[in-house]
Amino acid sequence: MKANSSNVIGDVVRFHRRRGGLTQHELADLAQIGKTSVFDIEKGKPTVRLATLMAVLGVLNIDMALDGPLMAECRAALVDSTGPDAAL
Amino acid sequence: MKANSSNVIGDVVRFHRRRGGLTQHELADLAQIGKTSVFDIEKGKPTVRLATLMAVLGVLNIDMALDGPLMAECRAALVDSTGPDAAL
DNA sequence: CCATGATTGCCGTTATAGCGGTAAAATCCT
DNA sequence: AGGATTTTACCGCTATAACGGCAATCATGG
Repeated sequence: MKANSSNVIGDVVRFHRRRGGLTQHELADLAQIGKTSVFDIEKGKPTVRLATLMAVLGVLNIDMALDGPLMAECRAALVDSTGPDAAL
Repeated sequence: MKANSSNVIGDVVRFHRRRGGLTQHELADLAQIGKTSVFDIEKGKPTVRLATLMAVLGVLNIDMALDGPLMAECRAALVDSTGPDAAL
């Protein structure tokens, strides 16, 4: 699922939150952020901090991933330099 | 490639930047952000703005994606509500 | 229909990300 | 080795993200 277009991230977060039966306030508490931030994320505000978004995704059990034409080569190079057991 | 562990994002960004023959300063100019932000991202600082990271990933032609156990169901629900042509 | 809870939206304050400048370290190239 | 380039690091300043509080709007269901 591509995430850098429109407000896909917000839609995904809202879906997962509701699926878990959480209100925005409850999710905010679990992620240890303010309720406004949850609202902003779901609204698609691009100016949130990565850490804030990560906290929310973590609570909702969502992984963030990177993809692109060079990723295979990139993965090989990074595994080579950081050790085969790196969680890439 | 999982991105929410350690500083994978930073490593991927650095690899792609070097692969494109760019200095941090050049990448910063292309992404229209400060050189310090490029350094922070490559260093794995989790407190960068999502928009800042997105700008860098865009220049380097890297996509961000979300994944998790509910994503199939989520995609179906969102396509249903936003129209089949939504770039999910 | 009315009450209860959830969401959206705005506002003022506070914490901090992003920024350029500068300089020390590291890396590269000849 | 020596000089050039790049990267790392720190320092203020400024812009703004995050925050709680509150009010209004929207759903839910009794």
